[in-house]
Amino acid sequence: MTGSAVSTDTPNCLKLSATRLWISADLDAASRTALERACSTFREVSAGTELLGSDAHADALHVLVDGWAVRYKIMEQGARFISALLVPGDICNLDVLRFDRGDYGMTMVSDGRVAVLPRARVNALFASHSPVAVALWSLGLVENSMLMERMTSIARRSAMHCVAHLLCELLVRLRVVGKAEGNSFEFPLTQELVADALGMTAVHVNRTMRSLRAMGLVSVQNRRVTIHDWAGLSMLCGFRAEYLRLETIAEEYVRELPPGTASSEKRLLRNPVERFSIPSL
Amino acid sequence: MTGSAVSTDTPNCLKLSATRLWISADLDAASRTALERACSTFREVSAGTELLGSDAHADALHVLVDGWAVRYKIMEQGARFISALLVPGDICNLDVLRFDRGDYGMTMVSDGRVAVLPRARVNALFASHSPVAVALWSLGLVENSMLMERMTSIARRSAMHCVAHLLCELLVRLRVVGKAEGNSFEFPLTQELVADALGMTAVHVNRTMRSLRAMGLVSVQNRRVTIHDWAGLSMLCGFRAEYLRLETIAEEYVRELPPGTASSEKRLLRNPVERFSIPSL
DNA sequence: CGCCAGATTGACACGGCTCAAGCGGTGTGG
DNA sequence: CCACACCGCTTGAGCCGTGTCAATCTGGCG
Repeated sequence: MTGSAVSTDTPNCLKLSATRLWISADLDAASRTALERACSTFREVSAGTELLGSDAHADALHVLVDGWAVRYKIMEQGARFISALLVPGDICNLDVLRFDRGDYGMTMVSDGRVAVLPRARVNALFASHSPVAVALWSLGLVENSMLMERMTSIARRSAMHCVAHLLCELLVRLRVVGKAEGNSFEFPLTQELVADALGMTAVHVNRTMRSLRAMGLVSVQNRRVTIHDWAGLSMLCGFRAEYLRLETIAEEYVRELPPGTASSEKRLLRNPVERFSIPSL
Repeated sequence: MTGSAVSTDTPNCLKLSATRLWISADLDAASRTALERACSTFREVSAGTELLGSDAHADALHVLVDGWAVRYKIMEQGARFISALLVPGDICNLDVLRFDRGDYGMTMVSDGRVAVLPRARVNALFASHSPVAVALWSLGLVENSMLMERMTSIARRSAMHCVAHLLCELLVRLRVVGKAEGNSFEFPLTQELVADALGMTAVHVNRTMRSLRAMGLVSVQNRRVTIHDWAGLSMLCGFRAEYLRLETIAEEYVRELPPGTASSEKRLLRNPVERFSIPSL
């Protein structure tokens, strides 16, 4: 298939318990239910589908339910850089809530499904269930933290450490949303995409992966990554999960994480109390 | 001087009209006044002052009023990376509103002054003047956009284009807050700091600056950068100001920007209407 | 005057890029 | 069912941008 289809039937609303949206920790039961109900319009999207054209007007929040997507920029000389890797449970374009267009494009990397929430619908949700707004605000800050970490990685880590770090991050993120089986997960990215996400070339990603393989740390087969030695891999690249702000995730979803990635004593600030208004459209 | 002093006297509150906080466009007159009043506690900080220790508990929002600061991470092997350059008018640690600690440190690069707003005070402000909360939310998204752009720069631009791009960005940002005189501005960063912000080495920053100088594009004297050929410099590195989201800045402050940096037709979504609660502490 | 941090420059090494060829799986049309 | 095309993976050879190391220079300051 090449296009996309709109469906509102089975399931007729997003089950957070199934996709385990990252925002969980901020949400009381009522808000969670309301959010699930709001996510009732889905688009089945095939690999390669452009979710959002570069610089295009946007007016709906997209939540990735299934499949992987990338957020990218194309530079003058044609070079591409992938500024975000999106996996199930991620919100694709948080900035749509405040700005009417972004300066990036978004494409599906694999077949998948997105929930589409028109801005008006999100605003209504904010009005009736304020914790949802707070949660989305928090999510923006989490994204911020993740961007800083990847930038640090690109700027200061060697290619091998950089790739290793990415794999560590993905394992943790995918485990949270239940998309990993043990230390292994489906991995639809081509080496070229990895290169564009880490500021490298596909050729060098290839050589780097070979080294990691040779060291017995990871293996890749059939679009599936397996981390054979989590301790070794995370030690190698100095992976520390703090920046993922796992404290934003409701405890019931933070199970079976790789060792050393507990959210420790960091606190999420919550318990909404005061009221303030938010912008509509 | 080596420490810092608390002063609440002249001026006894922050004049937005003087520092031109980026958040202006979101704020009505009443909110703006309230925000100014809330910024009544200042710290005079000297160059080198640690505003926030790495991984330290934080509970106050800091607004940089005068001077430059950097947000940094130190990696295992001792390498440093500067994840943000902060100039007057910037908010230093937006994430303090949602998390109780960050994974970065913050240091003053020059002597300066910061306004300190305890979390409780910010929350009270949110309660009484909701547009302030919306403005801070927007600011977080702007920061996001800036991070993506710099990451793109580090990942895909050559050293020279990268440095050029940084200088372009700084000119625009400093003009907005009235800290540039024409195409020239004070520049307290050492070449080592620039290197740490762009993922390079100090030596190479030096060589790169020499090239830019040799091309007649910029010059540096007495800790002051002058851009002699804005068109040439911005063309060279493909600088486009969209990512700075200048539409978040009240129009009265967006004057005298370098050519080509108008905020064009992009809209900021505003007019707060609905209400939702926000977290305290 | 001596000291020191930062800027500058040179010589050299190396990680990662470029170019190019070959390989394997998979989908497709004859 | 085969032949072919295509895409992504793999590997090699050589180059170049950037890092490393180290020395010198400069201006500010006690």
